[in-house]
Amino acid sequence: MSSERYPFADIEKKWQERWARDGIYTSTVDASRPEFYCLEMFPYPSGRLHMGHVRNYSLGDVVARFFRMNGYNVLHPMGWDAFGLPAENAAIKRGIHPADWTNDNIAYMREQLKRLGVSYDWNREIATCSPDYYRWTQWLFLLFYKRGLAYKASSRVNWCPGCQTVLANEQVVDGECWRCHSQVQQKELEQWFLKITAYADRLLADLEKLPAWPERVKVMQQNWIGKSEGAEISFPVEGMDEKITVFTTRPDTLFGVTYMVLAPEHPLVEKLVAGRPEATRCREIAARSAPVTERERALQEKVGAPTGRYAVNPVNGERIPIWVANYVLMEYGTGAVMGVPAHDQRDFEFARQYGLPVRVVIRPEGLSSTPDPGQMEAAYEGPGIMVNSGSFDGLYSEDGKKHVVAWLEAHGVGRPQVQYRLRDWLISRQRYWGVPIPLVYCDRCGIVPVPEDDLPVLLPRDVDFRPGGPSPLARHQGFVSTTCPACGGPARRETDTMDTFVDSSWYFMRFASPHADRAPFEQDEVNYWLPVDQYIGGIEHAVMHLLYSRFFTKVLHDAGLVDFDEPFKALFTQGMVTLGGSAMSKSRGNIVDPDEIMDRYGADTARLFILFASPPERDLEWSERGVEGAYRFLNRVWRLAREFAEEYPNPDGARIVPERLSRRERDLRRKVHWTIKKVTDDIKERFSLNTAISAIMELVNDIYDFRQPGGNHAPTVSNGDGGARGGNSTGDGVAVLREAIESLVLLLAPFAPHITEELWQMLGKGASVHLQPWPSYDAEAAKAEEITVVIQVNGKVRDRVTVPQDIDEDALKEIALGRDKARAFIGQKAVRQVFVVPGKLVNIVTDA
RNA sequence: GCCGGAGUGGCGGAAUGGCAGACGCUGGAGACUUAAAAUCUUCUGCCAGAAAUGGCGUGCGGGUUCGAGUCCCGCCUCCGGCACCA
Repeated sequence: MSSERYPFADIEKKWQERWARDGIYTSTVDASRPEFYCLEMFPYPSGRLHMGHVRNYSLGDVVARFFRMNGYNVLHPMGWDAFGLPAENAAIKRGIHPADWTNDNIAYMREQLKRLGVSYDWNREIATCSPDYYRWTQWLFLLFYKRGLAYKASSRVNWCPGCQTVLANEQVVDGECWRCHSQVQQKELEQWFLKITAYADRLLADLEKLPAWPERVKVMQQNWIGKSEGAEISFPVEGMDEKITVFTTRPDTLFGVTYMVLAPEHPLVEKLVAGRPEATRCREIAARSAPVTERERALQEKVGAPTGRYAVNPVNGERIPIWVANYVLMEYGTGAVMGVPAHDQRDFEFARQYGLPVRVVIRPEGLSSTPDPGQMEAAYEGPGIMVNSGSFDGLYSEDGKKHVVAWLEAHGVGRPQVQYRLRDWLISRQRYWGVPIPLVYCDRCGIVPVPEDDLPVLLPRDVDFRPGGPSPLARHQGFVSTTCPACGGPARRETDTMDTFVDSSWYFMRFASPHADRAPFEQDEVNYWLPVDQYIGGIEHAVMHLLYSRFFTKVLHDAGLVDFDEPFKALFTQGMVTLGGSAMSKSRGNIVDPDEIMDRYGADTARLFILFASPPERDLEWSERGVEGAYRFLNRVWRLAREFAEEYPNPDGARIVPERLSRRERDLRRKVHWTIKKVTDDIKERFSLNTAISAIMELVNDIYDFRQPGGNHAPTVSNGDGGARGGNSTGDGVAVLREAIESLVLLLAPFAPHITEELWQMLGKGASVHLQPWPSYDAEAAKAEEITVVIQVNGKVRDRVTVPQDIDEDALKEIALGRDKARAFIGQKAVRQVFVVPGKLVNIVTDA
């Protein structure tokens, strides 16, 4: 055996050019074949690929190539999420125009992807910053606008001082900007929103339609949407023609209300306190809460003050003091709550702090008497029997909820209500490098949408990037001043651009018809390819991108533009690539550069290592030694196949006649077919690419054993002792070896596309290995002749015995009981029972 | 606090309730070589033993079972999501 190293650089370059020339990965609609849409999350063109990209795209490529070889018409496209802040920051810092910076990065990263050998249909490449694309993003925005799903409103929004723009709720993580980690501030601003809350219920309910999504992603979306069911209840304000409406999940505790609380910024506060001595203190609380984010507020001490006003409990006419307190959020529910200290921990703490009364109205189950409020150390939030609740006394609280709501509804003072934590999606950004919102402000006509025929509203190139002040677009007179599409009079353009997540909320549809110029996509094409059959990407998009995309898909579905209402049938979230235990990042300085790895070992090695080192959903620790192992393996495959091809250059050799094969030949053949089944199942059923690769490695090890003349290492599935006949000089042996090596190359092709292509050609086979049918599994050949059965005594393994595969239970039992080792452990004890698991083991159970 | 996931050799990791540690890395020994590298062969969970072999072993404590890494109950630790959401 030689120690030759294979020339990966030449091979990889050669085949990449050949594939591109022959267009073997281009796809078109073909109704005669099943389709498969395999998609990986497209990257932001930040400069160069990182290992996370390599992992993501290697995973996707295995899936795409596997389904292609299995006869599917595969769509596997790639593009660029090309709008975003880093481009603009580069412009500010280094004076490079964002468009140039972005296009340079795309050009470089495209070459890197090609170098990795990913089987994309490059004819479908898209970039969200291209006018051909963002024209349709604008068109979709107008569709939302016309359907009442895009609106402008003034509200308290998250402002990132670092990025100098507002952010969506989803983009604030632990009170910080998800991109630059600045402390986010609160500002009252007029902004554009998309009405995702109108779809909250469907976004939640339809998670059930996604069995092939990871549980944790669905749970994250569930948490984010945050549905809670309860009631809205109105309390009239004493002596005023006003009422306070609260949302509660506990209408069963309505008799336990001992105070009301308004959020400090609640519009009613001013009316209640105007001209009263309590006004000063209430306004103080409001002023202190105003600039603070919700998160910081959660950490603050509870502070409140009475307004001096009273409300009336509609259920029993009781007078209840109205307070203002910082623990009530204006953004959730109605901005007002009823205080039930006995059955809500927050209310309990607040009541204790300010000496408000506590009244128990739920008796915990199993308790014979009602707890004494003075003795309570915490609120009782569980269910129980209603007490001190008038005609509702004695009801179980869960049933009581319905009865109380029915009573309220009958008296016109309440109704059932569902609340969501989800807020509408704020999409305005005060930045340049994004899609202009296609609207015009006219003093006469108000807000006027730009007519579809005038799209796209082009982003001007000549803008002023100096930081500070209004956004570059707002400073660009040529952009701002326009004429009103309705009346022709002078008008101003909207200068906000859209959140880049709008761009990525529909790109997977554009791939179906990337060149369509009369619509965002052709309907027949989008309905042929979509939904995406397998979507692959990072967990960091569990809420943002994946929720927004689901929302877009549902709106487009309702508008009759697409047939499907969920975009991604199956989702796979890959783990991070780490070095030294933490994510690779520039600031940590623990980067491994994909280019460097490809220079040293080639793309196939890089791909193979990253797929082998860890199960795809788990984090992967980078290991230089591991990379070398992958490289060593590919060299082993190379030498094996090349030497065989040299020895037996003519591929039309003897056919395999199973009855004529020697024991060794049958054993190898069994391993080949076992491997085919294992690799197929691992890819298709389990996404277990690391074990698929290990199975291929086992096959290679066994082929090496087979070739070794004196070798007596039987293939591991055979359980046999190999047999005396060495070598493979017979025609049968060559045929078996050929089958093994050809199968090996085919099975390895999705993982290591270049080396397998070269070997396939070397073996004298015809067209591209990637266009070959996936090897089929022969159950007959895979069947074991002999099996090793474990013999246990009282559950402990004491012996092993090799028996014919089809031995019957009784015979096996006899053999087991007759074994010397088994008898030694049985000793004088009586055999009570013998368990036989066919093909696996015998367990002899004795008396103690 | 609520929800989700994970915990297995020196390391990455494998195991439809049925041989724990496949495969790879690391390390040891040998072959080839003037030598080294590469390659090939072989061993490599822990303890005892010269060996045969025996005992122990999947975060901890219980349980179900002929048999548990796997199922059930109760904990611990780590990772992630949500959290003053009424």
